[in-house]
Amino acid sequence: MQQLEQTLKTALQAAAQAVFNQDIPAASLVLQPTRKDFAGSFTLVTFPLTKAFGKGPEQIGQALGEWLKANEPAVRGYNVVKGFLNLEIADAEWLKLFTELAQQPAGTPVPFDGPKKVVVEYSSPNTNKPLHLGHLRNNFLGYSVAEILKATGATVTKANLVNDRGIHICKSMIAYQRFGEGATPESMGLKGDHLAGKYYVLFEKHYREEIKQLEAEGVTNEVAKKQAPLMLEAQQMLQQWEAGDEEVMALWHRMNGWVYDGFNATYANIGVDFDKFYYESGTYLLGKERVEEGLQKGVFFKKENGSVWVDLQAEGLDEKLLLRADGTSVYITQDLGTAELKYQDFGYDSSIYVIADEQNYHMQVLQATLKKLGKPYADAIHHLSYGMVDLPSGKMKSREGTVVDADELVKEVEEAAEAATLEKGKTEGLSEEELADLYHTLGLGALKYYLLKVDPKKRMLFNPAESVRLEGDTGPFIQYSYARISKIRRDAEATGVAAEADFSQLGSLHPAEAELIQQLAGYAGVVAEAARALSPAVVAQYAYEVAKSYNRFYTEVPILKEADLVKKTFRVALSAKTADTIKASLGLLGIDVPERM
RNA sequence: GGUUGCAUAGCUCAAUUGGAUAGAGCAUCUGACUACGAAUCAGAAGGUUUGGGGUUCGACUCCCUAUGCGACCA
Repeated sequence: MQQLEQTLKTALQAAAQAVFNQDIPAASLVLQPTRKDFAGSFTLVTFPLTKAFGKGPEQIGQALGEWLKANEPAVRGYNVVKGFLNLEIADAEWLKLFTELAQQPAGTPVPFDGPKKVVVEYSSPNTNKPLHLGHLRNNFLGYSVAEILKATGATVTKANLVNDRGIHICKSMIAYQRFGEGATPESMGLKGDHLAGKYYVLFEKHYREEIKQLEAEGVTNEVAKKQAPLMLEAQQMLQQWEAGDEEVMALWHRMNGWVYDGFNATYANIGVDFDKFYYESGTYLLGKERVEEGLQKGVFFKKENGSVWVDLQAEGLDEKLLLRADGTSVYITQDLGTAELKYQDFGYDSSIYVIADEQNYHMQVLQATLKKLGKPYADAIHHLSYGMVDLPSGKMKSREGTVVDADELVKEVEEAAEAATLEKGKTEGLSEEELADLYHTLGLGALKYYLLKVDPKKRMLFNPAESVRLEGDTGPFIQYSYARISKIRRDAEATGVAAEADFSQLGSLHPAEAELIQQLAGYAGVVAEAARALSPAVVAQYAYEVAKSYNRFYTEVPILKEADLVKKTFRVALSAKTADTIKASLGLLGIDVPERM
């Protein structure tokens, strides 16, 4: 594709030289795919050339088009609409392009001028409650971005920074001590993360009651929040934890162990993985060292009460607390430690943080603070800031019980996929296990595509009914195209249609064939663009467009029913390449493809 | 109060980064299975791109302004 575009650009430069005696830099040639409603495959926008050439845009288009048609074999014809020169490409050129594509093995790195060593940190859950819908967008984004960068040939480490310490964990622990009665995941028949989450909710419930009680006694809300016995206990426990109190540590290990079991089950189920786990409990001390370093360098300062701050007003930010007066750390303390640890471990040239956009300010502060410390990796930090997921009823709030649980949601989409599959009745002969796999593949395909097709930067609305849809602009729509091609491949193989052949005697191409080839050739450019923008949505859209182009091709031209053997073979090969491209694209999104559905 | 993001068809999202007549899906209406798989395809209808101003040959895109919604920082 790049090559074809390059050929056209070079030819256009030659044309400008020959017809107008003008030297034009390749960069000033605006060449783009032609819009569907017009004839042709590539379009040159001629408006920008009018000044230099001293001619009207249409005149320029006509002259350049005429020259290309006469002198450039790749150009079969042209038409000019206003300031747009539409170039029609010769069939031989498409065939050449397809032959090259078909020979390219799957997994060939996509050319991309970007980072070579990348750490993608994503998921990063708190260990006091199970994963929810918001985490799913995070996990799918992080996994996909990592896969996209890998496809450009970069070495990528997927990292998960587990937020395993802090006041919120203590809340679950306090509630368990009080109300747990020795319950375990086994005794309750509950996943460990759900069990811990249960006690977190219990804490919040009783804590609210205590506040109400205090308020009734005439204490202001603000004071009540601080003086409620449960909160005091939780804070005391946090200090005991930092002091290494044996009993507290034992409980902490026990409950976190349950939660990790639960998380690992969920990760395996949704098909995301990690190369490296970091734990806040293992990085906050290093963070404290960095704070000390900053004090010594004089870039941080201490307030009268002993708390440590950094002044970022010159950077357009505020003063920021780095260490509390009592010496306990805050979020950013451990972030300083983790950033350093990751750099020591992997020496990245890009460190991507997949974190919701509510943390935009925090991430700016982190980067500015690392710069103050003079850290070489400060500039490599990149916040992949994604929008929150809203529900039709409004924002998700765990305290109000309006969260959508990840495990339950996955189950629901699988059930929807099962219902639809049974209704279609095309899966005769599949075993129970194969069917379960299929429902999983389809359900997750629907969910992942639904969450990834939206531009990450944008806040999105989660509509439960739409997330399990299997028709139209959905994952299963694309998976269906793949499954249909799989059938063709099986039948072709059974009837002995060769996978490879010489297509030089093919004759003319059907427009749907040319369009499909152009579409397939765009894969590398799409992946590069997705890597640049860190946007799986670019890939999702592409996969959908490929599936649509194929479906059009499928209805318009016969494949296995084609009598001409060369044509038949070519169309089978074109179908196969389409299937491979779909598989690769969806693979970058973490979506599997079924051979049958 | 300060900083910042967003606003496109009834709904959910696109728009090749300043290019053509702003495109898809859902929902609505119409047509195509005795057919290589209809989870599909073909078509109809649906828009003052929140309002107003500006820059440009050309604006959903850039600038100013008003309104609405959100996030963050005291």
